[in-house]
Amino acid sequence: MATIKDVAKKAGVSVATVSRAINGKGYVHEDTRKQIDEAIRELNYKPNEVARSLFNKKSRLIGLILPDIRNPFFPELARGVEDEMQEHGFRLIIGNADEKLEKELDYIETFKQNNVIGLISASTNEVLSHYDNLSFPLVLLDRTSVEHPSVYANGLDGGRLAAKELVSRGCKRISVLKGPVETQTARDRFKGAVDELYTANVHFDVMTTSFAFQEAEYWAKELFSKYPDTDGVIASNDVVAAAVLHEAHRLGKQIPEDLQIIGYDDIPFSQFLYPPLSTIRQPAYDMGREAAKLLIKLMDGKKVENKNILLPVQFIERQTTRKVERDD
Amino acid sequence: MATIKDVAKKAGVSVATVSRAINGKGYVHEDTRKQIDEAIRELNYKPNEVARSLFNKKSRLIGLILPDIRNPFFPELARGVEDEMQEHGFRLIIGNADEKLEKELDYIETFKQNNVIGLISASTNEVLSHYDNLSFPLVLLDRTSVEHPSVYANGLDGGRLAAKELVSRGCKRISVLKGPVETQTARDRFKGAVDELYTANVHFDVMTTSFAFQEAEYWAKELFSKYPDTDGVIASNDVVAAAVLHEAHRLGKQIPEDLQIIGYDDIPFSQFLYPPLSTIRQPAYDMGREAAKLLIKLMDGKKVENKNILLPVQFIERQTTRKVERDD
DNA sequence: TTGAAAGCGATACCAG
DNA sequence: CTGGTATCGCTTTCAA
Repeated sequence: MATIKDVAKKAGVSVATVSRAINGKGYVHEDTRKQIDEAIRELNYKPNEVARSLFNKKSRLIGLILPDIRNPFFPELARGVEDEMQEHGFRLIIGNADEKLEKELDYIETFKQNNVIGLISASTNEVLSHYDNLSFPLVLLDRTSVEHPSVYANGLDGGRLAAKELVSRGCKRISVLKGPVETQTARDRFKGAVDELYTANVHFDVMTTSFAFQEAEYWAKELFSKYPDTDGVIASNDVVAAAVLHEAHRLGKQIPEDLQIIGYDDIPFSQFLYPPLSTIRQPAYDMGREAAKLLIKLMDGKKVENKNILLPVQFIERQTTRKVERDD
Repeated sequence: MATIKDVAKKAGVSVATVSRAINGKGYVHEDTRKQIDEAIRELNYKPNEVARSLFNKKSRLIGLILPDIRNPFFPELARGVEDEMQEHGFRLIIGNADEKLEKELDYIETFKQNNVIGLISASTNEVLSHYDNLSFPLVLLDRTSVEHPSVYANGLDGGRLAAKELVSRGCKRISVLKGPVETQTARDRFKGAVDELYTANVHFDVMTTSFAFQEAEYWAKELFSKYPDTDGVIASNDVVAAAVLHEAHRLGKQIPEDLQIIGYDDIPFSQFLYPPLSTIRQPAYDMGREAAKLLIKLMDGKKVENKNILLPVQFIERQTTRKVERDD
């Protein structure tokens, strides 16, 4: 690997001049610049990011914390973040926290130690105190908080929407599946659903489930054993919805005649389920991109008027809900 | 952030001694060590990885290149790698190459510039020449090559198995869906299927498809428009299989009576499809872990006798294939 | 057993 | 417009 010294020697100038040329700071004579460019090309010189980082106390790395990389919702978020960052010349370190605080802290430490210049976290941990004294800006993703900038989707609407669509399609005994997390958005989501159900005066039961594949099947069985008469399920996410759908088939239920199901997230797979899953869509990719944009503004020290960006959710009608509205 | 200097001052020793104490190299008096430990604790000192990295030309970072983070197979691989690396105190930088050479090169550059000490690549790019002059060890994952160490699954068996199971279940007009990539494992897979089909003297058609969600649906439609009479599909992966299954439903086909489908990979979602997807399982998580183990050995400079680790695949019988074998 | 000092590769101040 | 040099935080001789 060629160093700046090699370039300086080859170009017959000092390292200081090379540095100025590379960074476009300070004066460099046109002719000198050419010599330097030439030398750089010949040596295939690339500045050493580590040395830069040591001096500047800044890398070009961005940290991204995901709760569970196996849940397709999060890679989608990640892609949004990545695409935006890529366009600005930043690189991503993805940390999979596995919904464990310890791993999350580990990654934060790694990020600090590698001089990341910004952090986006979709952590599902209830407490956020470990984000308090960071030396770089932070954006929360898929969650919100008054203390930190954030990009999230409208959970209240989401919950409400899910409930409304089910009620308007004639469900009488609805099961609300709650995720395991206690973030504001999760609470909103739950509140939205419950509020709507109260208002509509429809009977409902609540069950708390995991979000993960490994346990989704267990919860689906549990659901039908506890509430065998349920005729409408508001799932905690699409993964759980898929498991519920699967279990419903196993039990010989007709979907959507006997049972209607609404998922949450709209991951790519949901369209391929049978019947295709009706769900509340969170604009994951856009959320990621927005979070990246916000973080970039913050890193640039720009004034940001709106630090908490709320994105809309949307009911995606497919075929786990009945086609025609009716009031029975 | 406290530096080694602060620790030295607080402990009343020189930075050299602190360094020795931290790294357990050279002599440090027991009492001095205690002082230092004490100071470290009080100051909550963490060595600056960047400075270390600059000096050593080595970080504790491992690069991981994934072709497409949205395809659930790859997060699964990533988890295997991550878990093993985590246990050894290494950290992962995940780069999503998006099946584009340019992005892949970009990440490799980032990895070099950040002094990664090892690289695992699941790249699907046909050429590998950009991996030739690396200053750190490389392990190929989910592909193989004579020049580089690798961990991969048995494609020949996989293809053969898929074909055999379909043939033995009475398929007469099989469609073989080929992935878009030209890696050895992909070729093996295809060859395995075709060989078996030839041997069994069963009619088959071949179609090349993408692996991605976005295009899977298109290919599924294409498949049935080109080969409406097909009664058995060997899909390029589970994502494509899901799309085929979906399209088959749309066309009113009975699965597995009219049409049998075998996927590839066995991603977590496949069990929730309807009917649950029969597929060839690649042990993704284990593959990731093995790759990590192999890389660690390589980084340690250990002699590795077997540089190309082949893992077995397995037919997972679910319900897109018929239950009973029959010969018609 | 310890510490002074050189150096990893780059940046930026300050003189010239 | 250019170059010498201190500096970033840490590791590692080498001498004491």
